[in-house]
Amino acid sequence: MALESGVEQHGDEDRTGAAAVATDTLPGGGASAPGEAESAGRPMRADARRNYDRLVGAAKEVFADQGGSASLEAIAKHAGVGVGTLYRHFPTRIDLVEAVYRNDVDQLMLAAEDSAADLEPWTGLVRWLDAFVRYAQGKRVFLTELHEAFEKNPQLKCMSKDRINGAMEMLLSRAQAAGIARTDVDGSDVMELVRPMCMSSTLGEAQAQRLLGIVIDALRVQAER
Amino acid sequence: MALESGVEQHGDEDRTGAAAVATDTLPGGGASAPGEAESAGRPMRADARRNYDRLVGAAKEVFADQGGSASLEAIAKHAGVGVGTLYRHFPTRIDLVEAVYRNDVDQLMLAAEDSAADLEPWTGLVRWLDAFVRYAQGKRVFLTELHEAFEKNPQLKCMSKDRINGAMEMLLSRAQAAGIARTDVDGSDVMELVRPMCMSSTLGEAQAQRLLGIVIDALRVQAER
DNA sequence: TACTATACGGAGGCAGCCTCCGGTTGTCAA
DNA sequence: TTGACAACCGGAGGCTGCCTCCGTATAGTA
Repeated sequence: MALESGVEQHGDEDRTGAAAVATDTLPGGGASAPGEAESAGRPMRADARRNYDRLVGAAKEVFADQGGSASLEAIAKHAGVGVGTLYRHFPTRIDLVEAVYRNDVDQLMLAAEDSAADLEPWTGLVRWLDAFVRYAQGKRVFLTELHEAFEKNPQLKCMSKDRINGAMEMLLSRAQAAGIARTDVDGSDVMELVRPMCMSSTLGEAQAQRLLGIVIDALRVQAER
Repeated sequence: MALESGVEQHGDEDRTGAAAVATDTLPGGGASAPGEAESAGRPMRADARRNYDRLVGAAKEVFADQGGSASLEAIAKHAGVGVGTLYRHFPTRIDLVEAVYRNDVDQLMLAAEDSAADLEPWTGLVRWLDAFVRYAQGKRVFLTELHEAFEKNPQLKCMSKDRINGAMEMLLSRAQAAGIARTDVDGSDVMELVRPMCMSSTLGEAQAQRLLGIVIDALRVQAER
């Protein structure tokens, strides 16, 4: 029955995750919170920053590889760092999960900006949707941990949701303004349409891609006739 | 974002849990799967059956008390049984979680039947709704574990959902037939209405009860005018 | 270059998960 | 009622993962 719905203050469910956007290269990219500010004080020593990034990157890979229950030891080793270092940066397991998730969302946002900057409105939307679904699919092994992170920090959930919805809205309205995407849908509609492709653990990647294609077709103006 | 929605094959979320129905006396009551059949063979030795029931009961209490991450050792001790015994009955932690959940749903079903047999249609509906919400509230500390159980065994989720929806439908239609409940809602509507009271971890029990009262009022025929 | 605040790393304590097996007990047939 | 055996019990102990602690190394600064 219901229980897994989990958290609360948002009527609709979400379906983020936030990973890898296809080629999940390395971290360093855009981890949001830490790095620079470290609570207003000085800017974090270079080696600390480097290890932080390494850890987030390693965590992403190891979680993707072994599932969300991978040991922290394994992650530290994969990052080429001692456990002590891991624990200094991420006092609890969930902190690490949260950092990975944040980083993932950051990358999704970057991808959205890139799409908007470099691509035609329609292509940009399609590319980003594809990246998003791919990302969410990869996050399925990670659901339980993410659930816990959201439980611990409900803000994280809301914030990420808003960010992702914003990106979706931005790309969609560009395509709408260009007269290519139908105008009787908004970002959250698209989210709903895309959700089954993100959440289903029974769906193969190929099938998910096919279904996404169908949804994308449905978003084109021609489909309105 | 979305992720915690978890499983898949059901459009709508569920919100079961399944516990205690107020006075969470002892097990033995109605554990579904095990007991009698034990895979068609003979009927399970009396002591094994007794220990099984004790373990489910103890797990229910300990989980409710310490949260879903309570140690299995603690549960075995609370049941007055060795860990070996626990592991024979429940090879994995999730098996135990599942058994507790099943037992809870069983009790909810029994409560529904009792309500239908002993109480006026309207009173029966109200009582059961109350028990249901109370139960689901108690299950909030347990969400992560339940989520895992559903992930491992999606059938469990569907089945329980159907059972609970069935009970709801049965009690509701009785009240509708008696002309007391409005007829433009069905069981799943009621589930949706009641959901926030079940899921919210920020809601106090008193507030949840008050909100439930409002929903119940809304279900009465008079409210249609 | 010298100094100090920071960061690093990994040994080790602790706890929970699970297995294994000698001893016990319920059940059935005679 | 009794004997025999299959099934069950229990807890010591191995394994693994979480997390802390503190001596050592190093970035940043004057």
